[in-house]
Amino acid sequence: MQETTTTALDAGRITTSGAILTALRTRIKQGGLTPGTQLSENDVAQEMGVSRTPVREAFIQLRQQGLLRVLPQRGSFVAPINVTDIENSYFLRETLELRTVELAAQRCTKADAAKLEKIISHQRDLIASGSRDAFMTADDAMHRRLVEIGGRPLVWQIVSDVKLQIDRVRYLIAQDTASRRRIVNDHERIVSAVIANDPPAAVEAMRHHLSSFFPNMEKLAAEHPTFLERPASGGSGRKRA
Amino acid sequence: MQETTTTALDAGRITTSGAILTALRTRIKQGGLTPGTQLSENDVAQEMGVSRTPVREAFIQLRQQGLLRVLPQRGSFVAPINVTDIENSYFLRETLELRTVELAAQRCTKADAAKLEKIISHQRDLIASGSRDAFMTADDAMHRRLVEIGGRPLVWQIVSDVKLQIDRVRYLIAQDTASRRRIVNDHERIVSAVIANDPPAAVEAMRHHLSSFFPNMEKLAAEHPTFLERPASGGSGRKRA
DNA sequence: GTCGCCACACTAGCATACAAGAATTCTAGC
DNA sequence: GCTAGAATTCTTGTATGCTAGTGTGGCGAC
Repeated sequence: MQETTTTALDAGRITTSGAILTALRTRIKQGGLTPGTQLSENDVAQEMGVSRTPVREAFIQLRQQGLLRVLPQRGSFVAPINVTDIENSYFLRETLELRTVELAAQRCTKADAAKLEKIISHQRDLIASGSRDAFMTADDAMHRRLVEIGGRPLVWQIVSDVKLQIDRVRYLIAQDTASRRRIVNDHERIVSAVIANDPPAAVEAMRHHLSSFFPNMEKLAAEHPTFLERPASGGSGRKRA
Repeated sequence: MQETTTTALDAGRITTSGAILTALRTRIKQGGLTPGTQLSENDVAQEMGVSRTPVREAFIQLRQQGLLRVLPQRGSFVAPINVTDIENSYFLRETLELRTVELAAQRCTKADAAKLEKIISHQRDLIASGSRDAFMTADDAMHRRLVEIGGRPLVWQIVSDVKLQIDRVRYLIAQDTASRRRIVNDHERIVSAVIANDPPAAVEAMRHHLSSFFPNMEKLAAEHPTFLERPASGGSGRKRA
């Protein structure tokens, strides 16, 4: 996955805290660190061979991104997957991507079409052989390119942030070849509509594609019920705290 | 303005760094700290009577919110108002609010209608007498309520984040009574459509209302050209770094 | 007068030390 | 054996010192 967000913030300079942030965020996103896991500033600092300071600074940013819950004088824990947050993220992503794919279908040129078909082709190659990470990276590349063709490259940054929680779900559930094939088929349908400059069809294809996420939530609830946090469980009900 | 985001992140506990973050963010948003102003960790720490540590932690979060640019070994500066970022923020806000107001128009009940009219009434009172901050808070309350009626209360959090840069523009330009009256008129039109359960009219009224932001950018360019950062000025072209 | 170099003052990044609070564990008393 | 309480050991929050890098001002050579 592209982790350009952090490096961009660091203005080209590689800092210890930035490296730790990227490492931890990747591990949380990809499920290496499961929801509820305690992360002590001291422990991480020792593991990484650095002092608490950069670790702490990474924790602050993880907290702000909704991936970590820091309870003062008690501990820091990998945030559970909040069902309400997921619904929220889904709504945001759907709203933004439906509009950008509509724009993409209006603006798509022949050169854009070639790029899209290249990504599709690459993704088809990965159905059977690719690693989970490779396949998801290609998936992201597809969506990102569509947003760019829609003329809103910076919107992808927001979609990425919002997608964080959604991606956690995607990484935690088992992914078989059939579901990969379904994803690529969805993409093909979207791309066809975009290339044909048919906005309504593109929007509908994207809507259908995105909605296929919900079965994932059910799978997750079945496979790892403890990773979920259901509404009305936390007192505050606030997002990412 | 509601600054609940931070307090929610702090899980109910008031920390020095959280207080500094809120204070600085408010000052930047409201224009007390103008774009380009240098903010030294040492200076702020001395002013606030604390050590560098909590100041530094606040800086990290301000950087992540796109309000501060931290250049290692050089200094930290209040972020300029990037024109590309503004366009991006506007697109996001418009996309999200148009959809939520459409939902609001479908779901609005009599009780909701009463709340909306109360806010409108309050805002009308503030046209002549209210302070800038009071008026803008009422403005926000209006939009926030519409998002809530749309059934997506958490979306307001994202809109708030995105709105940060937009709000900076609004605070920096002069605001006369006429423009306030125009805003309230816009709100009345939106609310009428929402109460009448007329989604298309609500969407159109909201679109018109939001688009009235653009003259503000021209005003800002005329009044404070140095606060702006135009595209192709920064080498990286990355957002908030 | 102008150009180049060097010292200095400043920056933020990181390491370390201390403080305050929460949870656990062990112990003393019953 | 059980319970209450105190000591201990965790946790994160804050303060301070040090390091490396950057920009600038002044000084000297030309």
